[in-house]
Amino acid sequence: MSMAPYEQVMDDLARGQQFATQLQGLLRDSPKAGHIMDQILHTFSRAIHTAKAAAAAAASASASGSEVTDGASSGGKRKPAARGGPRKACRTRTQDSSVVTKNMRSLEDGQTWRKYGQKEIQNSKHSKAYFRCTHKYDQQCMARRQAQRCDDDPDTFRVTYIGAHTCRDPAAVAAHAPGTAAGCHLISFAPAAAHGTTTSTTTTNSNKVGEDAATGSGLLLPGLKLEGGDLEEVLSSRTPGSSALYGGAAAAAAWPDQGDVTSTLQYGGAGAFGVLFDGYPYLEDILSYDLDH
DNA sequence: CAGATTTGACCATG
DNA sequence: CATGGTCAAATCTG
Repeated sequence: MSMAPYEQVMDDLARGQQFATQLQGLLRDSPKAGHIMDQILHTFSRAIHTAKAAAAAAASASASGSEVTDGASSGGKRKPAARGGPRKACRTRTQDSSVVTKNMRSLEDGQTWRKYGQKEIQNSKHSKAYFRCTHKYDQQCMARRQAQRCDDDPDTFRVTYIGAHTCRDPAAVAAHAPGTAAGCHLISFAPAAAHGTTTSTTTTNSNKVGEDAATGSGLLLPGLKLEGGDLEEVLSSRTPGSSALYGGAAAAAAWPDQGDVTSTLQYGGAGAFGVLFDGYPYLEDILSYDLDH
């Protein structure tokens, strides 16, 4: 767990970028400041991109033609997987492909998700649920999502979206798809770091050790559909160069106990994030970034 | 009865 | 070896 120089640099860059983003949120009133922030963010993005490119080049140089590759498949897995029976090797741990982390009050979004697992997580009071797109086999949609209730704010979920939806689900589109063109406007300060990939920013979630017996009992009530994306935020992703953006609507399904939060879909304040997400006027800012270490 | 969820086991990774 | 992510059989629900 010591970080390699490269990781260290990337981490610092990502962090700086995040701080800048936060600052941008605070300075939204001043157009001038906003513009400067835009430049700063752009610079960060470029630096990150450059660093990645350099690292990739170095890698392929030393390692005679390796891969690294796009988010599609490869990983580093390779194992006979010779276990008594029919078990397809487990997919490698999520590596590249866009990763977006949001904190939201409810899990919602036209997309249809199918839960495929749940796990107790070490320093967290609540377990994490794993979802994949219902159309994984239907349409080869590899989008996945992980949801976990925040330790200190049980009403909030930390949702991580992995990969973009490639499916064309009617129900999903119904949501509030940003009318504007396709999705290349997710983030504006991202240089073309590779076909419309999201910017990289790393969300470091430090799990504060909570106490409280908590008891994750009764997780996930089936069939409960919540609505209204409340606070979505933070995004991060690491993708060398592939995987599309997050098409926008992404989650669906419901979850845990208290199933009442029925909210009314509301397009709240258009905020500072207008700068970052052209198509998401309803995105409220508030970057929750745990500064822990 | 089909599709979704639950749950324990399996497996990759650090 | 501990931890987290995924698989898949069993079970549930409409």
